[in-house]
Amino acid sequence: MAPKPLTNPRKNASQDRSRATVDALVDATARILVRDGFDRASTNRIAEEAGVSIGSLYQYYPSKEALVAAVIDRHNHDIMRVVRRVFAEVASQPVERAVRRLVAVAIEAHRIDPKLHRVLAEQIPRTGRLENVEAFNREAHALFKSYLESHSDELHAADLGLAAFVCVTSIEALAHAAVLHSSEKLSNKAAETLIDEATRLVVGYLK
Amino acid sequence: MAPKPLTNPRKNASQDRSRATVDALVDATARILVRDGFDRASTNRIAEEAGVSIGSLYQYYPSKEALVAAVIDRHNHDIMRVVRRVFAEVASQPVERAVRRLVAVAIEAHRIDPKLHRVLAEQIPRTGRLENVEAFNREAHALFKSYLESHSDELHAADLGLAAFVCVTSIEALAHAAVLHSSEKLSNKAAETLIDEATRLVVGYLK
DNA sequence: GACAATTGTGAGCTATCGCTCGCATTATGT
DNA sequence: ACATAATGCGAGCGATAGCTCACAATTGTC
Repeated sequence: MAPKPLTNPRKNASQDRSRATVDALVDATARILVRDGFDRASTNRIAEEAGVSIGSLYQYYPSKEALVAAVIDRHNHDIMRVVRRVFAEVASQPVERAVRRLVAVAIEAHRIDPKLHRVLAEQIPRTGRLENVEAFNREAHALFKSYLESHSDELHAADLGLAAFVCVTSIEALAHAAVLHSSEKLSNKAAETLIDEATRLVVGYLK
Repeated sequence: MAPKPLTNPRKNASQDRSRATVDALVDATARILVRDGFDRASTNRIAEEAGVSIGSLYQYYPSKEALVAAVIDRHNHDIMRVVRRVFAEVASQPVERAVRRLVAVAIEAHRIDPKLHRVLAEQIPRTGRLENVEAFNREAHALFKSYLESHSDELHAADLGLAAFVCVTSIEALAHAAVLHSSEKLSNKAAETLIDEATRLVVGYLK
């Protein structure tokens, strides 16, 4: 029974104390990403910002990438909680109404933590262990597809998986572009207009 | 008349020799981006790959970012040459036909140098001097808008700028997602189907 | 209170980064 | 041929990166 040297991260935060350390690290990473950007987010700096020693950092996260991945996971989880709730709400609503609501939520979701969202979208290389961002996308596609399946009588689509891909990709791109372009804040009027347009786009396609 | 010390990049490649050096540097940058990724693309490595000394590199490009920007510019220029040509071709065609052709070209454009395109899309931080990637997008929007303007009788849109934004964003996102997801190569059949769907999406929206 | 896990510490290692500068080589003009 | 400008070179600087390790402090268990 090899005594497993302390090299690899321990990962199990069994005591409250260590749980707090882990949280502090993730919080600090998010704060630094927003304030200083990805390039200037070094592990040393993150540890300092968290009020934690660099050694402790490496007990829980093997790399800067792992830390950033934790931030992304948390952000995506926040978003998906909203998205899941709305899919449940609209499950029994007719297509037009449902799509309008989903589009509105897509925009809303992009505004949960816009500064962080922007950094994640613009600066994080989508490579290595960071590529699992797409798990979030896959869930969105699956949710949309299953909505379409239970409303297939309302629409005339052959391949609902493909239709879901087209809809989700378009909606996401529009929300993304709108939020990123308009610096920081999309006026309510502009948001309304965009919702109208995106809804027309998608509903026209589905029926 | 201060003799302007040799510090800042000279930039003017007046002789053939230096033109070749500059080209070698940009080529090498592209090759390294594709082979090793953005993070491992250091100026030292780029110079070595180009068969040029690090000193010479800094005579023409003040930073790694500048080099990457040159690669992006060249790639975008390649794409826009294709896109401009197609817009000219379809200028007098009816909406359905034109949109179908434009969608096809969007996908085609994403396949000009797919590996490089992927790296640029996934790994390059869109920050600092690298953010001007969007100039290319603006031209695409403008071209599409002016197409819509000269065919406004065929469609019922109030704000053609907005309509162009919606269409270009959607088409771009669909082409992008399709090319990036299917690793390396999109089957012809899948591409055909996608063209059909995207065309329906956009045409349905415009009319 | 004693002893072992668990958790926390930070000086400091090696590697690499972006980049400078003094000098060598090659082209141009006369 | 010579002078001058243009171009090319690369050892090496200071800074910072990611990360390790020997040790200290805290907590849980009996």
